[in-house]
Amino acid sequence: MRAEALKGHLDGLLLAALEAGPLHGYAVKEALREITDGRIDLPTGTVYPALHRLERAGLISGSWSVVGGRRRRTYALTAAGRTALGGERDSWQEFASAVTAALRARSWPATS
Amino acid sequence: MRAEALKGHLDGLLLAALEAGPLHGYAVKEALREITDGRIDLPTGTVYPALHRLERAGLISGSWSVVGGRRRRTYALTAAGRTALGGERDSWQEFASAVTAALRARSWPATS
DNA sequence: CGTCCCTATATAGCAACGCTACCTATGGAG
DNA sequence: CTCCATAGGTAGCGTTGCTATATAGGGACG
Repeated sequence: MRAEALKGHLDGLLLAALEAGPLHGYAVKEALREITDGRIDLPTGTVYPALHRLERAGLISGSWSVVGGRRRRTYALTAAGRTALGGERDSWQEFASAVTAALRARSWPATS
Repeated sequence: MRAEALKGHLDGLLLAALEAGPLHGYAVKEALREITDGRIDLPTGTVYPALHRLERAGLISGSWSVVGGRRRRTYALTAAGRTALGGERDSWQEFASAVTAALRARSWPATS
């Protein structure tokens, strides 16, 4: 998977990962990797800043806890986040169908 | 369609538009708009620099002509461009299926 | 005991990308 | 004569995800 392919679609994936219930950052990364059969394996330097961004935007809310001596920041979807997730799903559908149509097109308008 | 959604996928669309035959820049933009029912309507400030980039990369080759008093730069796929288009199609498939799977998932691994 | 790996979080700096805003220019419609 | 569609172009910007690096606890292995 090309590195920059994700641009603009990461937020939706993170929100989706939190839809079923709160997770901490590392668990989000792992969940995403598992659900996509390893196709989306985000570096931690991508996950954490993105989660911070989503929290600043009010789409998720985080809280610290300590489990087994390790500190964790667990995130949960906010109401706004749930709404945003719906929007991400819609816009992904629209985007994906458009790109698929364009890439698949055999006959293009001969506008030249 | 969110503005930044295209990031990393534009090249494939432009290459695909040229697959059926050479087009000039403005025609590429129009063809893309028509084939996607207006869902992908690129600003010219996106199209032209992208075509220059593809030309520099050797994926398309351009040539000037004059039609009706207006100068045009017509682009054609190179062999490398045709190969690249195949790669773009493959990586799009992989990417799209991964994102769709993640966004659709109802039950996420409870790795927390 | 030392080393390594997995878990867990974080940040600085970078490069790429597409967009906005602007500019030039021709030809046709009103 | 003005406006719009066509046709091409660039400078500068903001966002975004990645790389590289740092910290730290716990467990496995020798």
